[in-house]
Amino acid sequence: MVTERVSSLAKALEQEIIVGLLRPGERLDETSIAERFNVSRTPVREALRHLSSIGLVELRPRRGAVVASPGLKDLLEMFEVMAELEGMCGRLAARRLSERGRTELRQLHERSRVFVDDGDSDGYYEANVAFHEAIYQGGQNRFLADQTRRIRNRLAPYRRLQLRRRNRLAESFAEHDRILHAIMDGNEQLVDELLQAHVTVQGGSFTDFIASLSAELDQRVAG
Amino acid sequence: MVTERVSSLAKALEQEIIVGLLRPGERLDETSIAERFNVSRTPVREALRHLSSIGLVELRPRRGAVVASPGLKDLLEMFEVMAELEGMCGRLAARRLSERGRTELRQLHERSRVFVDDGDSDGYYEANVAFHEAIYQGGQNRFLADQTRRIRNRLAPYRRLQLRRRNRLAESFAEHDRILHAIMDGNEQLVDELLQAHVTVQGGSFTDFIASLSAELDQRVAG
DNA sequence: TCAATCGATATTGTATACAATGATAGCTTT
DNA sequence: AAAGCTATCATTGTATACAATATCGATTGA
Repeated sequence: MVTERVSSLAKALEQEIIVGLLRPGERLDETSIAERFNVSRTPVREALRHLSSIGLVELRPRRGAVVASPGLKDLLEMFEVMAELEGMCGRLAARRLSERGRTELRQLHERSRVFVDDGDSDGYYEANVAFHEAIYQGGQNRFLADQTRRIRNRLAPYRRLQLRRRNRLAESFAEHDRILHAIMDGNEQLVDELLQAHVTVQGGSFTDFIASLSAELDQRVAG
Repeated sequence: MVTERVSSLAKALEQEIIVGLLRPGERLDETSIAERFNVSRTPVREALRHLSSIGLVELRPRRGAVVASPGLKDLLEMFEVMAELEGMCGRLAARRLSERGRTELRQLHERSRVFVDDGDSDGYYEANVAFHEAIYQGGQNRFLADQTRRIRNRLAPYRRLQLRRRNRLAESFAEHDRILHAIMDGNEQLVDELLQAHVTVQGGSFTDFIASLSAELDQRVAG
């Protein structure tokens, strides 16, 4: 993307935000970050600006940077768009996935079964990412894949909770199964619907979903 | 978005790129830009980084910045995504547009008729932007509107040629007319199809479209 | 006791200085 | 004459210095 130091800084900070080490609303002091990474403020500022441009950080003029903490309305809007893009990836994959890609997707899905059986949610998390990533690839549209991934990452802090829900692993696996078959059948319409539901409602009721988002938001305000 | 000087710098440069003053592939020398705007290199670098993050500029490590010049494949990918998002805006607008918004959209469309009759393509360009902007608004999803606008701007340099085509004004107006009616009828499916076709094929044949993109690309390489 | 104002301090925004690397031109060699 | 190498130069990357502004606490007054 860019120069060495700045890009690794940006990646490190992005990862900390995605993983939840840096939580929404948290202050991002230029000097502290500079000291923490042993660099001057200059590359830190450039990294922060990049993160701001992709929506992970909010830059308030003369008042510093904070981890972006979108309101409930913002989140719903972002989920709506993410669902559309994930659905589009699925549709394109159903149409364009190569024979090799199909085999790979099937294998990825099969391999994720063990994590469900073991109740290994971290392991499943990785497998889940790989599954979706394979669908992105299958769409044969790198730009679309980038955009989708970007929104996905931006929403990551608010999706984590969802994944810890009871039975979520089995539910997710079952959904993946249906998605996989729809892709294999080339049923674009169905893939679209299944994927959209998969990434938004996340197996629970929509009300639960909203409630969990609200909870996350309250937590932020309280913190 | 950000601090005063940097953001105005970014906006100025973005505008120059969109309008075509700065052409794809053109070098963006930090020092020259700094001198041109009477600032130091620091804010220039930050502005360039922002533009890079939103895809308008390419930052090659230690080799400077250039106006992004995507290849044909990249362009097709971006058009594919833009079409999807414009279509989504239309679908949402068909579902959510308020009575006031509907009236406004109708008025905007009616007002654009004069530009067609006068053959005033610059005037129509503005009216066209306003028409689409009204649809964005109508979707009631600010995030989606931002994303769509962003891609639209990014593709602006490659859409300009299209708009100068013979008869394009009348064609575009006719398409807007169909889109408007579909929105008024709440026919989401139809709006989607019409808008996708409208923003990609642009009234001509798809082959013509590709050809014009290739031409633009060749021009870039030659320059 | 509380609110408001003013000043000290911390932090951001910008400029400049320095370091490091890529580009270029001239020279050498075959 | 052409290709490769080297030294110089231009440009980017980073650090530091300085300027400007927001934050926060103390003080004052009601």
